Amino acid sequence: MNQVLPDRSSLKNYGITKTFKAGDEIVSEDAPVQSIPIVLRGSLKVMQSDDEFREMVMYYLQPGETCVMSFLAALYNDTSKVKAVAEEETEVVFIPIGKMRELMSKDPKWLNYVFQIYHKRFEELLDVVNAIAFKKMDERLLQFLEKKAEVSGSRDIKITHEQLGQELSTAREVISRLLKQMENEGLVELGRNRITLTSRS
Amino acid sequence: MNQVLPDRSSLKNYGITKTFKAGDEIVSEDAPVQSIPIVLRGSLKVMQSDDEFREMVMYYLQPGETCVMSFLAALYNDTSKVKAVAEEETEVVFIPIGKMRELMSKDPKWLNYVFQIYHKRFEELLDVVNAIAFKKMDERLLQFLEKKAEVSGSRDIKITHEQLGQELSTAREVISRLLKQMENEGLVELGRNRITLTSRS
DNA sequence: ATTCCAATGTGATAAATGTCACTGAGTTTA
DNA sequence: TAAACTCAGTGACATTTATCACATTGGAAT
Repeated sequence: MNQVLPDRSSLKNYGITKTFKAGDEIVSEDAPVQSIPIVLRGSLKVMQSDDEFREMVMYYLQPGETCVMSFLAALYNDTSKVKAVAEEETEVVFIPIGKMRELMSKDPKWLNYVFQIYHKRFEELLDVVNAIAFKKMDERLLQFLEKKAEVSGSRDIKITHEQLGQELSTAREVISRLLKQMENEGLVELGRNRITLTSRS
Repeated sequence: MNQVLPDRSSLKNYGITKTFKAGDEIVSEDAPVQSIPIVLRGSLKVMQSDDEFREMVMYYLQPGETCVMSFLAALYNDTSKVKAVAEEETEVVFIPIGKMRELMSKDPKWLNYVFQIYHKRFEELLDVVNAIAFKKMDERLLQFLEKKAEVSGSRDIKITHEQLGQELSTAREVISRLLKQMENEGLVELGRNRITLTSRS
């Protein structure tokens, strides 16, 4: 899927490259968007938030992927409805929307790239809807940890219960209790700031 | 927004037109998709379902709009992850994906059309996530009824509590109780198979 | 090593929603 | 008109999640 991006090596020529540290906010909610971020290295999480308190992670962006929300917002001079935060040290190139239009019209590969990313994101959004609509928190938590593991490439996840609560939009205590239960079932091992998914999970 | 669709009058020449009755299923879950439905008249609701029991309405399609999920599925030879059901008597033209590709590459207006629909659908999906993640059922119910009213063009909604429960993925009793409460607050008037939104709501 | 603090563990309780059981009202059908 | 059926109203109770209060623990800082 990543290989889809046409001409990845020359990406940096099309826009400005910036490097972010874990926790940095790359795109803010309600901010107007004029250029499209494409992840070169690292990963981002894209989320929606309530009244600035609760939030909800929608999906992750990995190298070669772009934020479709930004893309559409830029295309229609709209503001971003989501925010994006770096999960780890992350390098992002921002391509101006005009350049993007040009690339898409000149090279069908770019168009295809955009459609593929759409496809992926839509499916992920559907999964999120599915999870919060139909599943209970224990299942959602496990699914979420698996996703984190996948994105970070390690089954050893560095995160606090508080943060997990934020990203799943629930209370820390709920996370703590569920994790404890999962530990008893042998699905995870717990440590301070660390959750390790066992092979059984 | 609807006017965006390029050349609406000749749409019928590009594919097969079919008419559906209220409740008919236009696109099924897990069915392979080879042609893109565009609504000519009436309206569809697009939803996701659990294990065939519970379901969840994601958004409505009105005349001139197409199902982006079908579009992406067709583009990548995938199956539909959602199902679409006619809300009322609805006329739909099915355009083969090949024809669609041709139209998009020949006429940038078509491409623009597709992107605009994407934009709209993404925002609606975000609204759904926002609602189920952050809002309580009373607020969701009211919001849902307003949407229904908007789509059908009437503040007099013909539906049973059972159906509402299905579409919001909750129990009938919950709907009944909340509606009763809303009636006491003067937000709605209730009748058998009918809910009327008052001016105050 | 002692202190301090963030992170975690856990009980008690509340709130929202889900489930069950049943009643009754309005419609349709025989 | 009388049955039969669908839809709606409602009490009682279960489950899930949220909230509050406070104890404990592991590491970092001094």
